[in-house]
Amino acid sequence: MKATGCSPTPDHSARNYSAVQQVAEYDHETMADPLFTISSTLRAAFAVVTGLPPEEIDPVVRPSDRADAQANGALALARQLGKQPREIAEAVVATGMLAASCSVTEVAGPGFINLTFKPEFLASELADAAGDERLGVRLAGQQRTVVIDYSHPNVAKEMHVGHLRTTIIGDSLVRLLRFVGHRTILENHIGDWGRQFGMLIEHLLDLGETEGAHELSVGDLNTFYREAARKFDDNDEFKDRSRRRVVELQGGDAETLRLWHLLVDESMRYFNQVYAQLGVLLSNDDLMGESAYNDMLAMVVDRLRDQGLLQHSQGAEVVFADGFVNREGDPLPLIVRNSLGGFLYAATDLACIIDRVERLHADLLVYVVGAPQAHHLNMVFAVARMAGWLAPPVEAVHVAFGNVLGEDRKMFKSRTGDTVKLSDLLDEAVARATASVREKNPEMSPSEQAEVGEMIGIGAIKYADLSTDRLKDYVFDWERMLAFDGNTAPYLQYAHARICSIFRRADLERASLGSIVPSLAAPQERALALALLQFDTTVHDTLDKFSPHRLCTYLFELAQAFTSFYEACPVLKDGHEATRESRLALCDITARTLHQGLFLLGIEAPERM
RNA sequence: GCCCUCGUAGCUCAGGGGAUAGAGCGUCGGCCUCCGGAGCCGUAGGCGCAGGUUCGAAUCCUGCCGAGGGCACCA
Repeated sequence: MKATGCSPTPDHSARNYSAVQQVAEYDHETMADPLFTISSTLRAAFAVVTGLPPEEIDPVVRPSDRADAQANGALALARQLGKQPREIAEAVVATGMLAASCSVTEVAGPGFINLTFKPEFLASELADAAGDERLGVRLAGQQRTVVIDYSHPNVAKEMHVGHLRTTIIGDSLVRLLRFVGHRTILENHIGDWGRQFGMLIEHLLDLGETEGAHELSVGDLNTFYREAARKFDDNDEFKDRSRRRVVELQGGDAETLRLWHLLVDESMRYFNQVYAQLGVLLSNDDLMGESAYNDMLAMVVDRLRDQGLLQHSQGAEVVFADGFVNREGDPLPLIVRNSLGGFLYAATDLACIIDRVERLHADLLVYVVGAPQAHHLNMVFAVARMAGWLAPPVEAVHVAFGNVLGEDRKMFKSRTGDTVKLSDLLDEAVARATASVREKNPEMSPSEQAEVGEMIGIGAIKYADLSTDRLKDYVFDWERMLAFDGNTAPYLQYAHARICSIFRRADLERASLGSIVPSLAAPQERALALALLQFDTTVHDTLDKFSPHRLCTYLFELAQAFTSFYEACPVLKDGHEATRESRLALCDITARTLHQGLFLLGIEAPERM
């Protein structure tokens, strides 16, 4: 069949273009990245020269300005062996073991080995990656069961920019984890329990169930919550009713539970609309709200008591963990149950750990939670370790993130000082993007303009958030995130769309390109090939640090390498028939890498824009 | 007061032991016989301060300065 643009070729089983969501069933051995390949060659060469066991040697291979790569291992080994670094480096080169893959191997400076790869070697590695559904990305060495805890909006409360960060960082991490072969369990720990539900239920009754439910389901959550809180503060009769209602809720009163369910369901209906607009993987199947752990809380306390960890302090039931002190420098306890007998969120968080480890058999717990929670989570983890619930090989990781700031570098707020509704933010992004699509493509049908505008607008918001180190605060700036130049989603999407445009013009079997070994004569072809081959390492680096911005940086550099190539290397023009197939093959794998990379960030790649 | 995070170009950000610290935006200057110019090529401009470890520090350690956050019954 003829390829049309970037459309998937679903009947071609070897190379389905659509993004890979789950791992292939076969075991995968390709190691496309030449830096990875050369590392093992160098390790062996260093072993020959030094007589050390290969596993004790780090050849310290890095990308280089002066060559394709540089190996700095000689400098570190020189001291330990009492030799000159240059001497070792020269001996490594003299083994001849690098000759198969490198055209130039020179020792420079104090003992760096500069490496230039043979074009044939790069081309062959690239052809391997191109022929692979996973684009040469290795599976994780060890498959883990990972629980990712993220998003967690509060029932009957508006979602805002803070939820945006946890939701899309979590979503990207899920996609990355799955791609390298881990088993993922998504958990949306929604705030669906607590004292505030007394007033929320009473307010629902005051409004009338139908009217109240409507207000929630259409997303007028701010009004609902604010009105309930206002009455609670101003109206003693309402306050009394609310308090009685909390008791009934906790006591399991059927009618109260029905009303509570109504609040949860209507809120989720709204949240699911936001998730759908965002294009994230979360669904109702992933709901594990606070209330889900209610039945475990007494057990948590019992188990802590049985292990002798539970102490009474100022009327509360607490656990003291080493290393935590309060303002006065006295030991700071983790309060599991307050002096009135109520369970606190520490109890729920501990129940979560038990549930995830003992019921779900997770061996990695990922918490995508704001940085201010670091102290609390560290205490919870510490107590869980004391209790033996969190023991190797099980690990817990706090994937922390900073705040979203406005242009004034203060917490992102609307002009009136309110928190900005997430859905309003998404609507505005889509509206802005659609407007520019309409401007650039007047001939495009309105429905396609809307479709593309949504991909660009949502992609821009996500990319702006994901592309900066998650730990830092970042400044929300419409102009910058929606710009079509610079490190933005539209720039990456544009690079992808341009390649799709080439394939619309080219009359060929797209799938056949996978078996072509490209020639890498022009410097831009070489640079593009080198960039493409780093996808594998990048994906694994990104996951090692749980930092999607590493993948963003990579994709931006790849897109830049492509546009430079595209500028300098004619693909379909007359007079370039000899390089046509080779360059089309480069275009093909670039498009697939961009598409897959964006998919791993949760961003769609339109075929025209 | 103690603890955590962060200070890199005018602005927004990468780089987290290796050579001359990279991008983007903005500035300034080139490239339209152009497969999508929403582009490409070039230009100038910087590691908060002070010590220390190291053959080598933006990166690791200590202190200071500055910003943000946390520090007992909300989550």
